[in-house]
Amino acid sequence: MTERSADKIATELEQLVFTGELSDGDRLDEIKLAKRFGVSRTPVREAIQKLATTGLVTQEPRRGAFVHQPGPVELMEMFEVMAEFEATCGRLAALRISDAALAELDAVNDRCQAALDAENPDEYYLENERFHHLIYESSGNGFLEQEARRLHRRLKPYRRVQLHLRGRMKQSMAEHRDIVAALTEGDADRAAAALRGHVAIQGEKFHHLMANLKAVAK
Amino acid sequence: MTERSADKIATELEQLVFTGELSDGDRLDEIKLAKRFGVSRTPVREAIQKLATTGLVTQEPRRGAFVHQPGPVELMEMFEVMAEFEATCGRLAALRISDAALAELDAVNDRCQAALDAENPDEYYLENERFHHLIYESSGNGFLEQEARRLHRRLKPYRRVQLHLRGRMKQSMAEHRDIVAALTEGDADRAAAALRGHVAIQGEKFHHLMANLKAVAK
DNA sequence: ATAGATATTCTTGTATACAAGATTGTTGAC
DNA sequence: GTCAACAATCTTGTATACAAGAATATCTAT
Repeated sequence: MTERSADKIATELEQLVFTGELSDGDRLDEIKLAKRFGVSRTPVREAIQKLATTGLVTQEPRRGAFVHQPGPVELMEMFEVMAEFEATCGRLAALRISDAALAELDAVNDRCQAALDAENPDEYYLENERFHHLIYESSGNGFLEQEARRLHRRLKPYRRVQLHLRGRMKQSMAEHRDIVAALTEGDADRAAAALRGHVAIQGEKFHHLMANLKAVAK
Repeated sequence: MTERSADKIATELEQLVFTGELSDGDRLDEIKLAKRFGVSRTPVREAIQKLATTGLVTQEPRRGAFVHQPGPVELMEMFEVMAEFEATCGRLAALRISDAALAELDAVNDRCQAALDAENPDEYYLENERFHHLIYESSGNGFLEQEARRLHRRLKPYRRVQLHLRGRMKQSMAEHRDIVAALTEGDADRAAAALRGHVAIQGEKFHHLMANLKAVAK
């Protein structure tokens, strides 16, 4: 596998943002980062520009790049769009999904159930991700699949925290079963609605989480 | 306005692709392009990487960047997603749009009608673009608006050609009126369906166009 | 003459050097 | 003491230099 160091640095910078070492508004100093990663400014710049296109950082000409953590409003907007992406995938998948993919979805859900029984959120998260990617793929629209994956990835850190909310895993599991049922029946509208709700509720949960955090912080 | 030359080069490269000077599969030679634009390789590289994130070119490590013109299948996929974006904007806008925006939509449509009467596709195209951007904006979801604009822009060259098809402008006009009516009534489902159809038909028209071109070429 | 191995050239990826605008600190006037 | 103007410094943006892998041409053996 040939990888450009710029790409590696991009993912490492992502991690720094996710772990909170770099937080909202921080300036990304090319020289400091270059020293830190033991490379020159060039790949660091390329990495920063790549992150800028994903929205993780914003660039101001001649001033630099700054970490951009979405606030509550922007996050809700993103979850709203994610819900629509998934709904669309679901509607198309209901018409186009293969038996093999349906079987795979069932298998994934069984592993989700096992993770739930074992009270293992990390494992649940992993299988949950596989579940959604399978649905994107089953939409039969490669472009849609890519776009959905992109946003899914962007929302990853925000989706992850709320799996630890009491009762969320169980509820999520039930929604998964319902989604597969709709897909199996080929009911496009129901599949779309189920997926929209499944994702939208994540946005709402996150909103509550944020509100609580703020209340505590005061 | 401070603009980085890399950004200017990115848009110039886009133009080269749109005009056909650079076509599918062509390799983007950094040195040649640098000479052509009278700059060094650095800003050219940055421009190429920016285009890579939009999908206009694909990059292969250590091999270079190649122009990627979507084929018929990929184009249909993109129009399908665009249709969903617009449908979502419409559904949300039906609930959130302001009276001022509604009035503006009517005004834009009147100008569209004038362009139609004058048989001026370029003017129609301009106002049509404004029409759609107004709806994105009226969705009340800034993130959705940005994503919709992005894809809209990407599809621009393909959407433009088919306005010249006989009768398309008139049909499009009628659809516009229907969309505004649905928005005015606050009928979310109808607005969504109308917009989905309005965009999806563009994809279909384009498909026919492609098929005809191929038939002629033989 | 053709196929394979090797050498050469070319292109990308990275490091360094230079240019220009932005930020910050200092000095001086009021 | 405060504000403004200017200077020094710092950071980004661009150009150039170097390193390494890929493509191509050449040479040899059969």
